[in-house]
Amino acid sequence: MPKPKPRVIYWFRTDLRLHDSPALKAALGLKPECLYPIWTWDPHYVYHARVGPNRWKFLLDCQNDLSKSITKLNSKSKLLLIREAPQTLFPKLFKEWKITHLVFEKDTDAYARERDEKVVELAKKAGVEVIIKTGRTLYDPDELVKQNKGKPTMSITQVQAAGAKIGSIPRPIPSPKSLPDPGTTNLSFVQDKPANNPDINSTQRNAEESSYTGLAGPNNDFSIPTMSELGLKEATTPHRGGESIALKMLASIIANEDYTATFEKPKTAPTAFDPQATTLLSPHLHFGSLSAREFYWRVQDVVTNYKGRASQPPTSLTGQLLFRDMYFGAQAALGYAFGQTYNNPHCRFIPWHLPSTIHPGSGLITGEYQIDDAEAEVFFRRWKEGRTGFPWIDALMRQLRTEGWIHHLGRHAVACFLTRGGCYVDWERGAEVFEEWLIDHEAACNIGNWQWLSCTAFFAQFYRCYSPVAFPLKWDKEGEFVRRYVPELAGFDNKFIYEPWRAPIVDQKRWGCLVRGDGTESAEEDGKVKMYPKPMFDFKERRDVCIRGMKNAYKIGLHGDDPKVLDGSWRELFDDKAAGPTEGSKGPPGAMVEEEDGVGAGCENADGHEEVDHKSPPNPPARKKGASAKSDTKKRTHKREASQGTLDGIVTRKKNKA
DNA sequence: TTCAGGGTTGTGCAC
DNA sequence: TGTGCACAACCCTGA
Repeated sequence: MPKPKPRVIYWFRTDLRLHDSPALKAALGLKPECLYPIWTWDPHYVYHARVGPNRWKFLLDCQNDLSKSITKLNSKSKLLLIREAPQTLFPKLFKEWKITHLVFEKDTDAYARERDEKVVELAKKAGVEVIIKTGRTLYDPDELVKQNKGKPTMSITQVQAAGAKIGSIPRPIPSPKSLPDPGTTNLSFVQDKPANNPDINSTQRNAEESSYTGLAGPNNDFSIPTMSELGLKEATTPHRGGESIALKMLASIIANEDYTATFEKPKTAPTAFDPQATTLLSPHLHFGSLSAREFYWRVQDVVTNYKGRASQPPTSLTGQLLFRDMYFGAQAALGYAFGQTYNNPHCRFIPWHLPSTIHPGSGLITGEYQIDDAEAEVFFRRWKEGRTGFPWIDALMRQLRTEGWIHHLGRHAVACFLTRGGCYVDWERGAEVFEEWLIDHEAACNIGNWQWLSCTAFFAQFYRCYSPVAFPLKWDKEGEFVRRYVPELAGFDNKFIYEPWRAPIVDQKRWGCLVRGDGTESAEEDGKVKMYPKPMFDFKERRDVCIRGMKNAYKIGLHGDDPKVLDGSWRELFDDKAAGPTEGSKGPPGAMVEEEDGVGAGCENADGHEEVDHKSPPNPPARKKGASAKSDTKKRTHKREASQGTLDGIVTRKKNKA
């Protein structure tokens, strides 16, 4: 009896493309009788990760574009959106569609690993063969770690050395010319509707989320959900997703040989907009609408043939991709611990303000944080809402919120400002905001960059501090970037554009904007004159406080896995007057602060601060000098459950203590 | 074991 | 307008 022809599911995840897909090539290599291109509507992304409307929009763009491209190759085919968690869906789907093979691209994100392990186990039980290929990064992150003596890749030289041992980066694979038909798409089984608790993304919606109404969608046609079906607020980003756009953008970059071959990241202006100074391909790399290897080799070929002097890694374009691989290698080796200080052997312990709450069972951060200091909470809110009173910082945060993208050096500026160079607030708070707002949010890179900028890992020269005045001045003396994103200040003279509080009142009036208050007052209160807040602190003063705090923490030299960090007794080593929550000699795990009313007490509706609403909620009162940090302690319902990957609420996360 | 040199992307001043 | 250096001082790598 002849062997039946394979019936294959190709499971799309972070590889929303047809070009350069080793996994798709493997699927087609099976010469299947039918190929089902599917996307499982993972409740993690819908409910449990922090995903703002702009990134949602980008994802839906990518899916729609991919689906069209599939249909172009086979009019009977398209991307089949199935509205259920992969962990419950697959066993039923395997049976219903008589599947013989499941093929997908490897994903080393902490959650993705767990999800995929579970799916592989289910496939094995169902007698389905699983094929997994690497294609998301230049190198397989696990292989990179292996060649780095089993350790996380913490520097670019380590990546280059380990990469050299692995061998050359694979050349990209062309897109397929045709695709097999899908088989019958009947779904006779019952949908397991996923739980929507916790629904972290509720703040992203202004209508009911209804994407789980039926396995194949509202019209039973496997359609890609719409923003309104998801109940999401309007997306405001001008940036669009999809493989077609990504390849066009790449082609236009490659066509400019000088730009491609001589690109040096530190020399690109963070103040440039329309057009920006860098490629803006990062969101496409995130969703896989552009292959990193395609990008690498298209650039490398230009560099090889370039007649002039080409730039080199790490500052060159290919160097940027090596940094991406470095962070993937660090994450691959450390798993969930990579995304937090607590229990992370490679992350320096600094007693930042607003520390994360640690789940006592798993040792993982819960997504909630402790307000150890009311002033720090005010700093954090004003930072997030773009009303610090420092125009450079506020312009960046407003660009981030509305457009979902800011230049890499802009990210440096705001990250340094929030952590070691201003507010002394935990880097995990900043990483959460970026996670919510960035359209190119890549867990590994976001976490790694926040650790870099806060000098807790990867980088240690904490005395190199970005000034919110001097740094932008280097790039944009006229303050055009500020005028674009902080229009209240559009009329200000160049001399005061980064320090508007120094302008004489008479000039402020003449230029149509008064510098006063904290940014919560309505602009109309003064007739036609607009208002811009006063700076929330004296930068030089805060910089000195922060550097002293950092110096002290470095001297004490704890890392996230130190027993004193794990049990809270690190306090014995820090002076009560040091920056951060340092009072007393012992406390709960990590940098958490003891709660007056015990675990679980406190503010239930704290998510109100997620809203950028200058009228509400009011800022908490500043802490009186000498008052106990305890008295200000509140538990926030600020959830970030499993934000490092795409965790599904149905599957319980492994304990991280092993 | 020690120590010089380098580390993608600081600031402020002198020349 | 650009370059070089002090500032105060971190870690890691390799000789």
